[in-house]
Amino acid sequence: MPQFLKDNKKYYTPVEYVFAKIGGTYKMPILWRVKDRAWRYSELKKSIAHLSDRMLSKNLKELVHDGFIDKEVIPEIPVRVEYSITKKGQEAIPIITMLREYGFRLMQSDGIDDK
Amino acid sequence: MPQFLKDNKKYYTPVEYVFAKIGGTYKMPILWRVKDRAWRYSELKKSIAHLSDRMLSKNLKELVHDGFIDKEVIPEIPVRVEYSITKKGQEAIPIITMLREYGFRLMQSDGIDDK
DNA sequence: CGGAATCCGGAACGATACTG
DNA sequence: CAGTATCGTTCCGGATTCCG
Repeated sequence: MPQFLKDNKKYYTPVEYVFAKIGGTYKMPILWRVKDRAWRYSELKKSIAHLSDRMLSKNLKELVHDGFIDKEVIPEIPVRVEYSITKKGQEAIPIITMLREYGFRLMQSDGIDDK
Repeated sequence: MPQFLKDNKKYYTPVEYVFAKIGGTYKMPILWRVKDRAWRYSELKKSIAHLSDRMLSKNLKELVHDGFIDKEVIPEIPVRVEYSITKKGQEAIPIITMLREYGFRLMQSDGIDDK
């Protein structure tokens, strides 16, 4: 007995819904980068460690589909594609900010090795 | 080149560290329940949908190991085992609260079907 | 009652090669 | 430059069984 239904998928908690939309390894790093200005595909690729074309493409597509970022194709030669944050995406930034701050505190209290 | 090392695992962002510690499908639901009082194993089992013994056992052990909850074995017959939140665990509650609130807002703006 | 151990399938993910 | 297609691999998590 699912608590919530959306696009034929079931979610049992609101937190699960958040993770489905902006969770995973790469979505928050992507949102974090495009929050201030538009980024090109290749910029994101270079900037995020261990991010494959497959995963970048997949995550960008989902973020666009879910309304967190916009995709703009600029018809130059070669073509330039830029990704920028939407209003909906902006609303996720305070969440990511808090998670980052909490993460830093947690790592400090766990005596993390900076490297 | 990892940015952070802890117990021979590498983390690239603080958010990733948070997810490693209290992410996954069940850890936040568990923390959310024990935040106000101690819960028994069987209570948690009944309360959380689709939670198997394997996953509950595994997640409880990790949460105890990472210091978010305490385990108390009360030597009755049959033995009673209770899990309660620690100070470190309490510090995660505002994060979960925020994620829940954001989740509800997100679901509303996405026109979720309550069910 | 409160777990631990084992087995296993499917989805997620990564590497590589290729394309408009 | 910005992806897509294909193929392997990993790994999460479910089912089952057993134990103090």
